[in-house]
Amino acid sequence: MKLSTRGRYSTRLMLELSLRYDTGPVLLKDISSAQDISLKYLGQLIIPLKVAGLIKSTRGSHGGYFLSRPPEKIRLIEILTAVEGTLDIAECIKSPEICYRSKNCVARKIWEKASSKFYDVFQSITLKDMVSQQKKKP
Amino acid sequence: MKLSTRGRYSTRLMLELSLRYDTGPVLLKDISSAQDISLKYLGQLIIPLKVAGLIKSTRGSHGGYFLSRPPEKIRLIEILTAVEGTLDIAECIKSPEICYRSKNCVARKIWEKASSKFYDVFQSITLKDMVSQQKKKP
DNA sequence: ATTAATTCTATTAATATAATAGTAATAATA
DNA sequence: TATTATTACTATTATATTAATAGAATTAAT
Repeated sequence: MKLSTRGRYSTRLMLELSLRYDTGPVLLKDISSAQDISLKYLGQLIIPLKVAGLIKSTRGSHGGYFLSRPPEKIRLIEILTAVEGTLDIAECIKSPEICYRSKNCVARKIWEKASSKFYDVFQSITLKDMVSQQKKKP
Repeated sequence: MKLSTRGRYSTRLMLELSLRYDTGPVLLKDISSAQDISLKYLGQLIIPLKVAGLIKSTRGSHGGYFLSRPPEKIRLIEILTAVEGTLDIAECIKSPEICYRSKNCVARKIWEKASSKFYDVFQSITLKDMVSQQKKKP
């Protein structure tokens, strides 16, 4: 039950953008070297974040990426759902029709409960929280 | 961030054993048809549950499987960790050495927090709870 | 025009999951 | 002791997903 690198890298990507918030557009190249993640791979991960409206970009020379809202207005849940689609731990939660047992399935109820706890955790954390915590430690 | 079928099927397997607790050894074949899971696949899943001491078995004719403790003494967390190994959502939680960033990584702290919520949920549920819930609905 | 960046699309590599199949070992019983 | 019904073990295959690489196209500034 691992979070994929997609989710983890995207979070670090967004953290990096937060650390450099209001310093102008940030180069993907710089995020890549600061976070030690392949430039090309970042190039893919960043698309859904743009689509979700979490970041904006300008192309060409002097271009780059920047948050479309301040870090305190962006929650981790938004980042993760943008790149992962959902945080449900079982398919049947959102799509009960995939299993004929769904209607009376005790297990399903439990997967639902666990998933919702997950949402709570990620809902409760903003990028600003992450920045603050980062700045505490040198 | 899905729970694998391993985890989901094993839970249903154990639920089935709970429903038939103290009716003598249960045939894997019966679990298979009651839960609609491949007999052969169940045969694999059940091994780690035995290794973890959650169930016992007798071989040969009139053999089968049975819980080694009553359903109220078995928690979901035990089942899931038996078959999944761990519920940590990132590798670096248990093995910080795999990433040089671990020591000061803010993201890692968050994955840790989320994982621990997960443990809480699954720790709080016993097989008896599942049986009770099942019996409520016809 | 040139340069430096994002964007798009395709491909490959690696890994993990899910499932199937066949054989061996064991225990009861007729 | 032969037969039957079961678990236990081992190997293989199929499928899907994840992770990553590569290259060309587009855009904006100078």
